[in-house]
Amino acid sequence: MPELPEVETMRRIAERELVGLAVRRVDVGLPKLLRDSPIPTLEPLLGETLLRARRRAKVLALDFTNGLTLLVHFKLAGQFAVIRPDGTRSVAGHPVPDPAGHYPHKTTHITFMFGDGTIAHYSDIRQFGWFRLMPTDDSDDAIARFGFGPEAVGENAVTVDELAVKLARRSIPVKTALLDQTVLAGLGNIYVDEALHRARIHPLTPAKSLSRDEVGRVHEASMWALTEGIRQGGAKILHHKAYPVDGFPAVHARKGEPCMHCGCPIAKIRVGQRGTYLCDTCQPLPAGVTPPAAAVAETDNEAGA
DNA sequence: TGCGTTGTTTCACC
DNA sequence: CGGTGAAACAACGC
Repeated sequence: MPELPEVETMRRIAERELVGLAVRRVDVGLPKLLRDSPIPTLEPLLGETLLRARRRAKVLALDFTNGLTLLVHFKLAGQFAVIRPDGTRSVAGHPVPDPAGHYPHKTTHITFMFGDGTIAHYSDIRQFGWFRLMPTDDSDDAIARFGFGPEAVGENAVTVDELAVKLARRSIPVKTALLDQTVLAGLGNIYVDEALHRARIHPLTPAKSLSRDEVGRVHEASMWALTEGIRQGGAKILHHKAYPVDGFPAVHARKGEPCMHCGCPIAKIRVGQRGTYLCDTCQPLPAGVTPPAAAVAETDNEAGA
């Protein structure tokens, strides 16, 4: 499920493969992906050249000549497949459709064709993603309206001090606080589980109860999880089952499978209405914290050890 | 078949 | 008012 690492991977692909190319043709097979777009069609992009690929949180911003910017959000299941004239590919985002399969796929909804023959297919099996075309001058405001907090990773990344201040006034579970994009932008359900496992902190721990050392561990682990995700070009999770590469992901979508650290079976609970994976041994619930009834362990019915 | 799935928005409530 | 929890929303696979 596309989070910051998948979007950053796409940004890098666009920067490397698409910047400098002119749009020769655009096919939009599912116009509702543009439902909230200030400019209602992609036709103004015809003939324009991609100047730059930016990213803020999970939003991709593509700046074109003629003062146009296209914002893209992958939501649950967006995917870009860039196919060069020689047939080689770079794919980022959701693992469906199969990156090695035939394109356009039946879930391919938007296709860009560039002047040199390079093609970029946007596919989305859930159709939750969106495209918004607007003047570049408006794009910073449009992004600002999301109210994103500091980036979780990269040049302008949040500092430990900033994170400590934000977490200190929240009584909600630390996992829920970290998913709040106004606290820290870019962590999603997969990487937050990975970060808390590495930091050895139970997701239900109230954010404000974390010690300075624990906040430091959360900070380091969040950066690590996202960096590792970017290094791998995204986490390999298919049909709610993880296929770890180099031990990552270590917990997410691995219910019942052995913890990579201690061998105990990974548990699945519900935190803030989100499926949450953790190792009860490596991430013990602090004394005095009682899990809400809604967080009880889910019964076994899938993907056992 | 209804539930789970996600990031984001909205809303009722304290 | 702000923090919180929960629901809604988009569509589809199992």
